[in-house]
Amino acid sequence: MNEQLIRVVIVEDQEDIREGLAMIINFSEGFQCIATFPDGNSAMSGIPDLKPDVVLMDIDIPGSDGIQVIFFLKSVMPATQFMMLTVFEDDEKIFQSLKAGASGYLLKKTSPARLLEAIREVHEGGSPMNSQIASRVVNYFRQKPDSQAEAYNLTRREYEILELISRGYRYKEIGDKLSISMDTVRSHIRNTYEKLQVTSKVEAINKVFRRL
Amino acid sequence: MNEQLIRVVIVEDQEDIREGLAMIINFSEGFQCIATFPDGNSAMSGIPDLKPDVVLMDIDIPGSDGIQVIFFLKSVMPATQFMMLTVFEDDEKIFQSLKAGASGYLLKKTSPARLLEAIREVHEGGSPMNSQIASRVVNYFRQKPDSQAEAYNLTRREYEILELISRGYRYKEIGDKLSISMDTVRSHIRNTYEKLQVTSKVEAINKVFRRL
DNA sequence: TGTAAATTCACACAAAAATGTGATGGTCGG
DNA sequence: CCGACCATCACATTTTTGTGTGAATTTACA
Repeated sequence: MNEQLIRVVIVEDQEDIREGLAMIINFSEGFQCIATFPDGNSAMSGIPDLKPDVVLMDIDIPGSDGIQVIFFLKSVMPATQFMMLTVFEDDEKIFQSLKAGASGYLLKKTSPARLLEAIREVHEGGSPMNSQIASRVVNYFRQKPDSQAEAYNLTRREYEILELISRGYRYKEIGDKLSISMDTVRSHIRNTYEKLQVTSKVEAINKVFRRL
Repeated sequence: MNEQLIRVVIVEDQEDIREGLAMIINFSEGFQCIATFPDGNSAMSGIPDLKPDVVLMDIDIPGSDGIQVIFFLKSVMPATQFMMLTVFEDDEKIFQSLKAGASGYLLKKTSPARLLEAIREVHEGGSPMNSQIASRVVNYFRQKPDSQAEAYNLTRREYEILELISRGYRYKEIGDKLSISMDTVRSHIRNTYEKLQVTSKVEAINKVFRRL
């Protein structure tokens, strides 16, 4: 599998960049650029028959934008991996691309060596992206300050225990983890339920943590 | 800023690894390991005063787990960056760490050179992680509500019932709602747990309906 | 300094959930 | 027609959770 040729397709409207990338790929062992497309429409009609391993996709292409093209192509050929290759660095574009089915997200300033490494990674199921972009993605997950807990007047301990509950721990396990008795855990849970006006773990979790 | 010393703290219970990491960091130009802690409690009490730039955190430490330690420390010292350094590679641990405030997520098998690079990246606001882990994170975006269920081979009915569970309903209520007996509900739940390899409602919910 | 809130614990009982071991039909594809 | 799933149901047992009642310490702060 490592020795296999990775068949790449490029979708990019700027001719110089397109040809440059194709050149880099074709001159590198283990990679082959089997086609290039200058716009979204030709890409959508031409790529499915080629069944490439990896598609490098510019976002800002004429016709329909790269994100939509990925969305379409990914549904037609789920085994093919898509990597965005773009100058955009804003959250919106990143998230939309990932949602649409892109696995990797690289900036155009990426070095040829890193590009090839990334193509290999994406082909093997990874999601190459530089750490700045990863940071945007990670931030998206970040828990906002617990206005939730505050709103319900949960104490530190109560919140801490509820948080462990929400991760799937049982009372006994929480007691051990916090070095307190199970009865104490119960006691906190009881007070928490009173404050939240609920009568089970799942309800409590949904009230404090679950945000759809 | 590049020339500044990056002050690092290590939280890791295994002495050999802890000392090894400290050594690597201290012998590298631009890095200084200013302290190490063997468990969560000492870390939570000792780290805030030190105001380190970066904290390397093992997940599986005694006392309280690394994820909670990060959650606490991040709230006390938001400017400090946290990087998980662990052997765990499962979704649960990754998401929980990121949610708690970790920026980077590296596996313990990471090379010293890459580790130092990652420390620098995390210090500069990035989120270093290898592309396999990034892939897990990226996958989150693509998960439509029921692709999860499919992945675990849950049947329609099993998924339907689990969904009601996740909304806080009890077995009896679900039975009434679906006009089947409570024993049938139990039966589906039992099969679901078997497929998901869990033993409680909360665990099952977390596996199938993870929302951060 | 007094008091309210937070944290800790104990014991008992009831309700709900988890687990073990069945069994009966229905459907669908080889 | 058979084996494989699927959905349905029953009954018993154990474990976990929820609730009632009470109380001892520590901490925060007015």
